[in-house]
Amino acid sequence: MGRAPCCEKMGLKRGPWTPEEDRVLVAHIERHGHSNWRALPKQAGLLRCGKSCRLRWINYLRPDIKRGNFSREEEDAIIQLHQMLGNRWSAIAARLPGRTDNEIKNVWHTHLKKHLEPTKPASQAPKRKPKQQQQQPEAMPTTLEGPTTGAVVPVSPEQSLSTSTTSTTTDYSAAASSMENADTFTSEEEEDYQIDDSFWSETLAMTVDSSDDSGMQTEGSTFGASSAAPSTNEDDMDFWLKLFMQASDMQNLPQI
DNA sequence: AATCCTTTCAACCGCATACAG
DNA sequence: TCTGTATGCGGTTGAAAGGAT
Repeated sequence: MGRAPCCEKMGLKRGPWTPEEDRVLVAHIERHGHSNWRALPKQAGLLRCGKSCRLRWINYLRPDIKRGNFSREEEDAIIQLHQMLGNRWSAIAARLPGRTDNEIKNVWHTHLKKHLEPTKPASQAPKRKPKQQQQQPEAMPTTLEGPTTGAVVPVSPEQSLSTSTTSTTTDYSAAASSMENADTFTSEEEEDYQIDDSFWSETLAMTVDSSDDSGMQTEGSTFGASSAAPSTNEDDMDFWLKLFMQASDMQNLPQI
């Protein structure tokens, strides 16, 4: 399989985008769309490779990008979805309107993963306070203000009251314990999260009963074919998400 | 006040996959 | 079917910001 030659480095700019470059890119895409990323920078007069333009648009300039801190609901959704999908950031991002895979990946690695790691001494807690608000790029055109939709995963009303990352000193470790190390959580944690191995085995048994050695792989996309199972990857995810939701209802989980 | 250290996040890199000819 | 190209994706990096000493 031939690999695309990486963007010619000669004369192409790298590094942070300037407000002017952002303006040019946005204006070009608004006028002509982005059917051909490779040709776009040349057409727009940008000294960037198509890949860089695409990334900049997708991760930062798209009109429907939701900026700012992740809400508690979104973080919960990421945690739950990560349990289902693994490091398939784009699949997770598809469930979180306005959020990008890159952003979710960053949040996971810098914020959520820490909470999900086995309980550590308090001295190892992050020392630094989260930023109050993400800075808006000064060049962000007003037309880029997009809809701010909430996380797709429903939560209880009281949970929806907290909306900033700063308020997320919550039960992540408990969630992790219950989901990954079900035998290690405390009774208090147990009350909050009760997803354990039995939960998954029961849940999966509902629909994957006919799968055998065809294998159920951990990343969700290649579960054994059952009669109820979807055929495409996208269907797969919808299917498992719905299943997950239903299972959560059955378990009366506090989240999702 | 200066320096060091940690955290964050935008951007890059390289591989995988889809697709066209 | 094969080959080349474009795009998508996940892992990684490095500069900037800000807290700690």
